[in-house]
Amino acid sequence: MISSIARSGADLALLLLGGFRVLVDDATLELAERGYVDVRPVHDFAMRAIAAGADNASELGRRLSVSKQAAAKTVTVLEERGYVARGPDPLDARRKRLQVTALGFEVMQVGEAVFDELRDKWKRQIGAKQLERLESDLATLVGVSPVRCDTPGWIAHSLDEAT
Amino acid sequence: MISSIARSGADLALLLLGGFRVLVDDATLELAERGYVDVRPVHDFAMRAIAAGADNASELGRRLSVSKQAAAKTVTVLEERGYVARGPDPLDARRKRLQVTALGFEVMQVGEAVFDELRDKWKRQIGAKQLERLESDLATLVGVSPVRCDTPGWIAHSLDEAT
DNA sequence: TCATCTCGTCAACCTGGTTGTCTAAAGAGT
DNA sequence: ACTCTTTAGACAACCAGGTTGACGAGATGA
Repeated sequence: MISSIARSGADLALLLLGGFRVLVDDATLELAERGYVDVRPVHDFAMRAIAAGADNASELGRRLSVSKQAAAKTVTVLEERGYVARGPDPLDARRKRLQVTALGFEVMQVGEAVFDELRDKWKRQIGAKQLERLESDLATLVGVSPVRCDTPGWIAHSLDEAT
Repeated sequence: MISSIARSGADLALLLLGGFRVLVDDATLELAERGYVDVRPVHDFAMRAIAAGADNASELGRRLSVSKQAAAKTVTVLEERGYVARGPDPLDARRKRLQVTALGFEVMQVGEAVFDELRDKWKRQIGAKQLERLESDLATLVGVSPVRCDTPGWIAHSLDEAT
């Protein structure tokens, strides 16, 4: 009645998800340990987009492929945490110009370092060559994904179960 | 000011996520086209757990690592869709015994097939050997992940942007 | 028999997203 | 210069999926 539980196709998906989770959860944890509590990948993505030129909420929404309202919410928390600053736009009174603060850049740098360390760990486990291969394969498979860092929910919280 | 945007470590994470998304979104889309609208991986995971013996909501929650309340909610929608049936447990009046219906098994089978087709597509793209390698590498890296299919949010909806 | 555990459910709440509506400001076309 | 249309940002209502806390009903062990 249970039939074959083996599902190579779906397992592959699960593997991918698992890999992502491991990386992200570890990174979030590590970041917290280094004093950047409550920073999640989403925030990093958003800051990066802002730094890369998305200097207002609507534009940020567009780049992140979420609604401007959702982007505004993110900006709000980023501002509360002191990672971005919001000021009037001298050229357009409708806009509020966004800027990543020094603290924001700091977090981005640390986050980068943490992720790189994690990647190094993986490199040690399966070998540099193999890891590069994995990355390039994935890249061909996924294609030029438009970053798509709209990752609602669980990316954000969870890691509580850091078993 | 933008500093180096290159982030191999984080990019790796994004790649993993991207792969997962591509797979899951495609599968959900395909499933919908085959007539199974509104079925999401989460549901598949849950049904599988039920079929595998999690025959009551609390147990399902345990297996899926979510609260029994959350599991109960999932069961509710599964029941509404006709994928699982709920009846009294003759041995324990507190319990409501869960059972995957014929339709439920059908969906699981189709889902399995869809995922396998997707995997085949990938196989054609990078070669069977390479794909197997990728899977085994991922498996070592991820470790024996306890399925962990608690994937709130976006896994569920989104695919609207099936660009 | 009584204390304790477990099941299902209800209710309140959180997060992160959505749409819709609204104002104010910018821009385009006449 | 004056409209018409678009856009930014804010607010509200809502949704999905998850959480905790409480509680009654039934199971269970001392």
